Amino acid sequence: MEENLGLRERKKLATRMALYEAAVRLAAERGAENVTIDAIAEAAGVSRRTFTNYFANKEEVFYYRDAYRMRRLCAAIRQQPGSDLWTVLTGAALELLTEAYRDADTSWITQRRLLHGDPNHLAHQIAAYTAIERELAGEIASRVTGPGAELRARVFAASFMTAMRTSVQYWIDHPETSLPDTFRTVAAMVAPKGS
Amino acid sequence: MEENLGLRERKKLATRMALYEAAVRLAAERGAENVTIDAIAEAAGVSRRTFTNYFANKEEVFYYRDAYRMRRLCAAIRQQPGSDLWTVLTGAALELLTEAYRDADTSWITQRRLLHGDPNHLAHQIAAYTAIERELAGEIASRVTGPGAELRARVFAASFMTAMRTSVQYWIDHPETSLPDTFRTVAAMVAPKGS
DNA sequence: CCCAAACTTGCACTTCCGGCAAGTTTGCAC
DNA sequence: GTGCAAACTTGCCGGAAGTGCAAGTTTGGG
Repeated sequence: MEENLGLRERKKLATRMALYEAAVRLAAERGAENVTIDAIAEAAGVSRRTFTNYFANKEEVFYYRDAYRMRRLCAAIRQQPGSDLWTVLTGAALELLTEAYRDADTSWITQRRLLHGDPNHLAHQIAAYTAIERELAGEIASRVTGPGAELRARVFAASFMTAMRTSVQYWIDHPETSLPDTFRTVAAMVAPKGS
Repeated sequence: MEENLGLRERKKLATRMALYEAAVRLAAERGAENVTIDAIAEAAGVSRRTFTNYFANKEEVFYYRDAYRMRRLCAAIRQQPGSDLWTVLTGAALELLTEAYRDADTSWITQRRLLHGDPNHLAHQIAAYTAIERELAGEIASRVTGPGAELRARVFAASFMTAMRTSVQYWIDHPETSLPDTFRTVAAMVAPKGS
C-alpha cells in the first residue's frame, strides 16, 4: 500500500492486515457472529490485547479495507482541483467502485453478504460511512461558498454518501447490473440541487 | 399512546416507558457513558434481566421515542392515499418534526447533545434510522411502478432519510433556524429525480 | 553500544448480554 | 371464583467485550 516506511510502521501495517485477513477468513468459515476477538488474535499470531490496540471493537476490523478506500477517496478529492464538485466526487467514486468491483472476486462480496444479516454489523458499517461523511463534509465545505454554504456542504456530502451506500447495497442484492453502472444511475438521481 | 389494550400490554408499555425515562434522566445527570444497565433497571424498578428483555442493548433504549415516532410516520404514509409520493413523505415528516420541535423543551435536544459525542451511540442511532429506511423502502416499493422500480424506491427512501437525518443534525448544531424550516430547505435540495 | 520511545503482552476489573429454570402474574374458559 | 396455560420477571451463571496498568520486548537514533 504505502512505501517509504520504517520497519516499525511496516510491521504495524502488516499486523493490521494480518488481523483483517484473519477476521475475514474466520468469518467466512464459521459466520461473523461466531468469531471472537481471541480467535482473530490467535489466527493472526498476536495477543487479544494487541487486537484491541489496533481496533476499537470487533466490527471495526471488518471495515478496515473499506475505511482505507474511503480515506483514499477523501485524499483524491482534496487534490482534485476540479471545477464542478459533484462531477469530481462521482468521478472519484467511480474509480473506487470500479476497483472494488474488479477485485470483488477475493472477499468483498462474500464479506458483505456475511455481514448482511447481522444488525450489529450493519450499525457499525453505517457508522464507518458516517465518519467518512463528516470528513467529506469538511472537505466540501472549504469549496462551497455563498449563502447557506455549510448546510449545502452537508447536504452534498450526505447525498453523495447516500449514492454510494445505496448503489453498493442494491448491487449486492441485484448483481445483474454492474456496480459502476448502478452507481451512475443512482448518482444521477440524487444529485442535489443548488450546487 | 395506544388505547384499548389489556392489562398485560399496558404494563409492558409502562415498563418500556419507565426504562426509557430512567435512562434519559440518568444520562442527563451523569452523562450517557456513565449509565449502566443496572442503574437504569434499578431506577425503573425492575431487574437488569428485565431490561434486556425489553431492549437488546443500552443504546436502543435512548432511541425508543425516535423509533416510535418513525413507526408512526410509516403508518401515516401507509394510510395516505396521496398522489405525489415525495409530497406525502415530506408532509408527514414535517408534522413529525414540528411535533418534535414543539416538545423539544423536555429532553430531546438535551438527549441528542448528550449522545452526540459518543461514536458508539452514533452507530446505533444510525442503525435505528436505517431499520426504518428499509421499512419505508418496502412501503414505497409498493407504490412505485415502471422500469427500475425497486432501485428507485430505495433511492427514494434513502434520499428521504438523508433529508431527515441531515436536517436534524444541522439544526442541533445551528438552532437559529427552526427545525421545520431547515427540513423544508434540505428536502427541496435532495428531492430525487425520476419520481 | 545504549537509551528512550514505541509496541506487545498478561492480568485484573467492569460491563454487557444471553440461556436457563424457578417463581409470579395475567388472560381465559368453565 | 377457580384453575390452568401462557406470558412475564427474576436470579444465577458463563462467555465475551473492552480498558487501565505495569511489566517485558523491540525499534530507531545518537
